[in-house]
Amino acid sequence: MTDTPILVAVAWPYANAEIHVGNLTGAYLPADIFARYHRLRGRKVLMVSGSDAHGTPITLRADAEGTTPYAAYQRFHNSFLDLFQQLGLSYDLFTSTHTDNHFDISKKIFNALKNNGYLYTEKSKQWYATSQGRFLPDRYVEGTCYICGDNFARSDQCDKCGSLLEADKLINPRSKVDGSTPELRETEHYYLDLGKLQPQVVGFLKGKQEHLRPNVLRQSLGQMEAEALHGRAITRDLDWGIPVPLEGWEGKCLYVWFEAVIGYLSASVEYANLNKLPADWQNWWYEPQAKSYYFIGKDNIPFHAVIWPAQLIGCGVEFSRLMGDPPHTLTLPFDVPANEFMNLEAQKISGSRNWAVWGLDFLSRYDPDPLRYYLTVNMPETKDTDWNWDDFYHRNNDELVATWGNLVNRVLAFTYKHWEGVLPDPGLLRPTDKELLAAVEKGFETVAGQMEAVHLRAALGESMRLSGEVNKYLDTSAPWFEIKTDKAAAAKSVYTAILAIDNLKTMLAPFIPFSCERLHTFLGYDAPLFGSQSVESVKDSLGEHTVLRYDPAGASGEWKVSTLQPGRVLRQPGPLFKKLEPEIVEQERARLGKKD
RNA sequence: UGCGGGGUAGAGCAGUGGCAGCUCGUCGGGCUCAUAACCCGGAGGUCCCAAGUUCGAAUCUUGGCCCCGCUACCA
Repeated sequence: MTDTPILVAVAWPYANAEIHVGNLTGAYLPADIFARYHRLRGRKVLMVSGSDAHGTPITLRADAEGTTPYAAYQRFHNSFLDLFQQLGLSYDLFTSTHTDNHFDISKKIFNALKNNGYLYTEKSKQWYATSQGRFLPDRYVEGTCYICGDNFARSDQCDKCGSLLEADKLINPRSKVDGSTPELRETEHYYLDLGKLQPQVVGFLKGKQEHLRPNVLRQSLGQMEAEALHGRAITRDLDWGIPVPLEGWEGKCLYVWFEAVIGYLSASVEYANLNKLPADWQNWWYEPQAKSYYFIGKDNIPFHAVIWPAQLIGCGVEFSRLMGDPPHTLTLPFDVPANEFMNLEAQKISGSRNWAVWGLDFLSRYDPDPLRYYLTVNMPETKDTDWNWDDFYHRNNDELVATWGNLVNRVLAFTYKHWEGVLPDPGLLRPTDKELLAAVEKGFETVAGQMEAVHLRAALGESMRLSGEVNKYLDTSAPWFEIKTDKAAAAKSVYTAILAIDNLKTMLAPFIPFSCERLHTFLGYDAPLFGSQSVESVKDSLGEHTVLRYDPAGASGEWKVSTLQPGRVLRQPGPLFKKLEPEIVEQERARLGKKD
């Protein structure tokens, strides 16, 4: 199955806020680990995402800052690229929804659905702010609840008494943006006919009950069994976004939930074009054997397990026709490994209260691999987890440094010192040596099994357990004792341990790539395990957008048993990780909840 | 009010019918190559409570208590 194309589709961050550890562990990091693993397996991997640039929140933020939506989105977009590069999130392409290409593909999807009869129009009343000359989403309009009299009810529901409200009965409505009085105006929108698509979506999900996670099934199939799908509006009265591609619909845009998910497809197309292989994207979208994995947070499950499949199903072969290609349906999601949420010190992460650990801020004080390690052992794969600074401190010092980092350091330092930096010839290996190597090599199957099932915590746990096995082996063979009486025996021990470490390096590389690359050089390799990341600028009629890319050229990592030979010249080793001081726990906790 | 998740050793978790496990911490021992790291052993649990099903339940059923999240154009 080496040739199975793997699409790693990653949630699109909304360009309205910085990225915190909950976002990272929820979707971006597991996607990267999964993509790196498959690259080591030699599979044709495409990992794509981008900034979600459109929507009312961004226009309002821009207004508040006296800038344009374009500038507001670009600021966050560029900070995302900075973070992803520093953390080694190896997107083959991280782009944006504000591109000619994405506009074009989105319009084609819209037209494909329309041509196939899955769109309809309907009129409704929406709040209109005369002061700003634009429509406002319900959550930006508040007033007095006509049921309980609370003064701060949203126009669609009252948080005080919990009632769902009818917008036109709200007393003294006012805009949350500027306090002005909005009015209800009739407007017309396009709807996606989910009711008509439901049988096909149910069929799609039922075929995947075996491997979809329970949380995903619950919020998709389970939800549909409880309540049938109804049409959803896919356009909005907005000017910042993708214009509805029809005459007479000026001033209306495709709504973000409809448009942003199309980014997985459009980013694939952009990737192919940037590489001057314009048909390359079809490997992941037209080929039946391709597998696509959508890494998202639990808040996104209905969009990816129900609505996006409905959009793809609804396109039929019409999208390929609009692209000028032979008839093809589009590849449906193979898996949607959605994670739950990560809390922070037992409280929900909240950007507005600054109750968060921000990615870039963290990396200004710590290295990326400790973050990747902690976020993986603590990944909310089956339920909510908690970021706890004391726990971070201990996991770093007592697990990452003590078990794995120390193993590498003790073996390499000892070998480098006593054999002049050359891997000694072990001669014939002893039974205990062979047993240790066999145990570690088995990891290429067991760890792979966990990876394929997207059980990343378990995969990392197994790799770390094997590191412990090597430590035990060393304690028994005790090369530091052997070398005093029988240097040949000591050579067998260190050779065995170094081969084991070289194997573990491969298994751990998807999780902690930076330190594994470094270890890779200590072991005398010249070509890196992975390729390189770079940022470049792309110009089109909408302006300019920066993209993050991954270039696999030069990558030499392979998911296979080490073939290090005796006589190999090693490089001067050093500690892979830093021990943390206990003081950081209180220092970091003191930062929480403070605004600077 | 409704829906969902959860209550297992000091902490964090795994475990969905068959002698209660893992990591960290703790106590004792070993080693000294290594970032006082590594290895071995011990202590420590009424598996929230109650009733029930069963030869047998942490694991299934029912009732109760407690904690958390969500309740939908906050993508």
